[in-house]
This record gives sequence, C-alpha cells and structure tokens, in this order.
Amino acid sequence: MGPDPRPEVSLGRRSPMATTRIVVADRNVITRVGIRSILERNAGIAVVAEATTYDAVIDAVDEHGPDIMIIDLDLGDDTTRGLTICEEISDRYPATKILVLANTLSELIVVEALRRGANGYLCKNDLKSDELINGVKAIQDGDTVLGRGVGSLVAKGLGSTRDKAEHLTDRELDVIRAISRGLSNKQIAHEMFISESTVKFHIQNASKKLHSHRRAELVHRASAAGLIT
Amino acid sequence: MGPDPRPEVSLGRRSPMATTRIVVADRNVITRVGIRSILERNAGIAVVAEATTYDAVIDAVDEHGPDIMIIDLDLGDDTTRGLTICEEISDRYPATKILVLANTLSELIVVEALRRGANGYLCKNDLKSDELINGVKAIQDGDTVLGRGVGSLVAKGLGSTRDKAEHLTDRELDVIRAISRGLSNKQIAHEMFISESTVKFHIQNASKKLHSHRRAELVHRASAAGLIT
DNA sequence: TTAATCCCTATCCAAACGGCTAGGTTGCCA
DNA sequence: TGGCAACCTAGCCGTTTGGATAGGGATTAA
Repeated sequence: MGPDPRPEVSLGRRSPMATTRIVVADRNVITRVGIRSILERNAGIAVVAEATTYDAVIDAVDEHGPDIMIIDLDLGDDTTRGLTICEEISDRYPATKILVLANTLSELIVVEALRRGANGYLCKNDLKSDELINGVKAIQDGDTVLGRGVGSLVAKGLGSTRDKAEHLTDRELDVIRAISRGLSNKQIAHEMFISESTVKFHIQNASKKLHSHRRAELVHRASAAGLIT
Repeated sequence: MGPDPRPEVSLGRRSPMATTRIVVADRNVITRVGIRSILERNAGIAVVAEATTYDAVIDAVDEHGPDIMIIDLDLGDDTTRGLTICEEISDRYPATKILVLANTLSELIVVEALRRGANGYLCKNDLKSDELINGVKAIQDGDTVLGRGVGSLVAKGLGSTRDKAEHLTDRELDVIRAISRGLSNKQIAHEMFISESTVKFHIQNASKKLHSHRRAELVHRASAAGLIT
C-alpha cells in the first residue's frame, strides 16, 4: 500500500567483480529479511532492493535492473497479478531472471508462471537454505530450477491435460467465488444479472478444467490453487 | 517428518544479564532466519533454538525452557496439532510465554489459541519488524499482544457467538475433508462406514458451527480457517 | 445420578444440483 | 471469411442437497 519502507537495507558487503544483484519481492518482512540473510552469507550475491507491492516490484526492477528477481506471486489479494508481472518483467527485461518463491504448491500456478517467463519455482515450505542458494546460482547460470516436489508435479501435469485446461475465465472465477460464499445458482444468477442456465454453464466448464464433479470440490481446488481467497 | 536438522543454530551472542531467551518454531527456514535476524538486532533477545516439527517443539522447550516460544501453528498437515501444543506448553511451563506467528488470519484459530494459553497472535503478512520486536517485548512484560486486524476480529467474534461455536469434532472434520474431495453423502457414508444419515448429521452440525448453509461454503470456510488442507 | 458431548440412525419433502443436448451472440485473429 | 473463444440461454431428468424433527448409545465430568 504505502511506498515501500525498506527499513533493513544494510547496504551489505559487495564482492569485487561479478556480484549477482537481486531484488526480493514479498509482502512479508520476515521472509525478506530471511532471504537476505541467507543469500548474503555468500559473497557474490547482493540483495539490492525489496518490494512489497505489485507496483513496487515494477519500480524496483526498473530502477535496479537486477540479475535475478525473487518473487512471491501473492503480493496482494490477486495472485493472477503476480503472473502478469512475471510476463511483464520477462518481456521488458529478458536479462533479468525470475525465481518464484511460493507458499503453496499448485500445478496451475507453477505451469502458468513458467509459461510466462519464470526461470524457477521453489516452495518455501521445508525449503533448505542450501536449496535456495544453489537455486539462485543455477538460475544465474541459465538453468531452470524446480524445487523438490515441484518438478514431478509439473511433469505429471504435462503428460495428461496440458491443452485447454488450467485457465479459468473471469466469469468462471466470479461464479466460483460466489459458490464459495454459499450462494445457490439462482442467487448467483440474480447477482450476476445472468440466467441460471448460464451459471450452470460456467460451473460445468470450470469443473472440467479443474477436474471436479461437485461444486464443493470445485471451490476447494480453486482455493488450493490460489485462484480464490 | 525426519529428525529436525536445525542447521543454522549459530549459538548467538548472549548479553550479560536479563536476556530474553526465545525458541522459534516454523517449518520454513527463511522465516526462521528472518525472525532470528530481526530479533537479534536487539541486545537482550536471543534465539536459543529452532524447531521445524511438532515433536521438535516439545523437545526444544523441554531442553531450553525459553522465556518465549514463537510458533507457527502450521508445522505439518494438521493445524489442530499446533493448538494442542500451545496447551501442553502453557500447562507444563507456565513461565514460557507463547507468541503465535501465523500466515493466515482466522477467527477460529485465534480464539482457540488464546484459550489454550497463547499470549499473543501476530499475522506474518504485512507485519513490520518493529511490530515483531515490540510484540516480543510486550509479551515478555506480561501483556497479551494481538496484531493489527487480529484484535478487532476477536472482539467481533466475542460479541456474537462465543458459546458453542468454533470447535469441530474429528468426525465433522473427516466429513468436510471428504466433501472437499467431491464425494457425495452416499460415498462418504460408504468410506466412513456410517450411514448417509450420519453424514448429513455431521454436515449439519459443522454447518451450524461455521455458519454455512451449503457444503461448498462449508469447505471454503474450513479451508480459510486452516482446518483442512 | 444427571448432564454434557459426541457419535450414530431414521424419515420426509422441497429445493438445488450435475450432466446432457442444442442452440445463440459477440469479438478477435488468421 | 471463417474459425475460435468467451459469453449467454433453454429444457429435461435423475440424483443429491438442505433442513427439520426425533430418536438411541457411549463416555466422561459434576
């Protein structure tokens, strides 16, 4: 919301030559400080800026043109926005690598992030500090890094339904959100100014995409995928 | 799952006299390092141990008898376990204060945590480092600390339905989890070896507790409250 | 003993849902 | 121009729900 306070910029050590310059984007101070501490134990890596909002991410990259951007896609109440940012950054600054550092592991999000230019995807949970450091180095070397569990998840998904799946339309999301509030189709129809038939239509389509057979499951999957709050 | 690796225990500085000794429990290295970094900028505060699993928390408290335990209730796939631990610690070590540091803000969890002996509840999201430090100091002074947003949430809840609400039984949780997988009442009945009537019974009771009128809403609320994964 | 809590079961009915088929309108891009 | 995607609508039918009401059994604490 406010301009990033960036309180703990302890303009760290800087090694002589090839320093990997990093921008960290996460709404959580603790996480930002933690990442900084872990990375800056290594000479050759420097966190040059932190961002806490979607807008601040863009600004920070504009200003610093970092080698790597480490970002938690969930910087507000709209995770989709995070994906858009990946796309924007990788379009405008192809030299800047993107490492997604997520709280949750969702096939949908992983695949979308990679498709939009992310070079790596690590899951904070149970991540070891070595894994973070090595991940950063690998990405700097041009590799793509998928954390434990992430790789297999993606592979599994690629084999099966990587055609039309995964992407829910706006209306479908609206309907799912309404369902999660406990509304009936009739109520949703009324609220969205469409017919009950249309509501059912959206539900059926969304259900196919998320492989659900019941609205409760649909809500749960959408929720687990971070598509709804 | 494995024995706690506890990799970055750099047996920190210890100031001469009244040092506040802290145990940090969080499954996430980044968070642990972040908390340590933020707190140890203050003389008088020392993180003496870290834990990553429920069992390790108990062990660490047994071993160090800290002044304050900072814990993320979600250390595995069963958040309820975290609540149990609060209770256990506050029973066995009344002198050890408990500060819950959560990812999500859920009225149910907050109230339960406080009821079971937690002395504070802060939400990681958008938390400032000052707030963390001051929170720790306040708790050390014997205060109860509720972070921004948390207080009003609790107050709101206390006014309305603080009688029979909030606590779901094991069976109710089982049923909700099954629902979230898209099962029908008949399927659930079969899976749990009970009659369809009983399934409906549990659903109705859980629905009253979570103020839901539809199973989809029930799943969503349970999910938002961190009761199911 | 009584009360409380959790667990289990039953029946009834109106309403809601899922799954289907079969259309229609836009707007965009090749 | 034609294809495609997203959006909207309709009707049918069997199944699944929500909601209410009314019990019994087991365990545990007062």
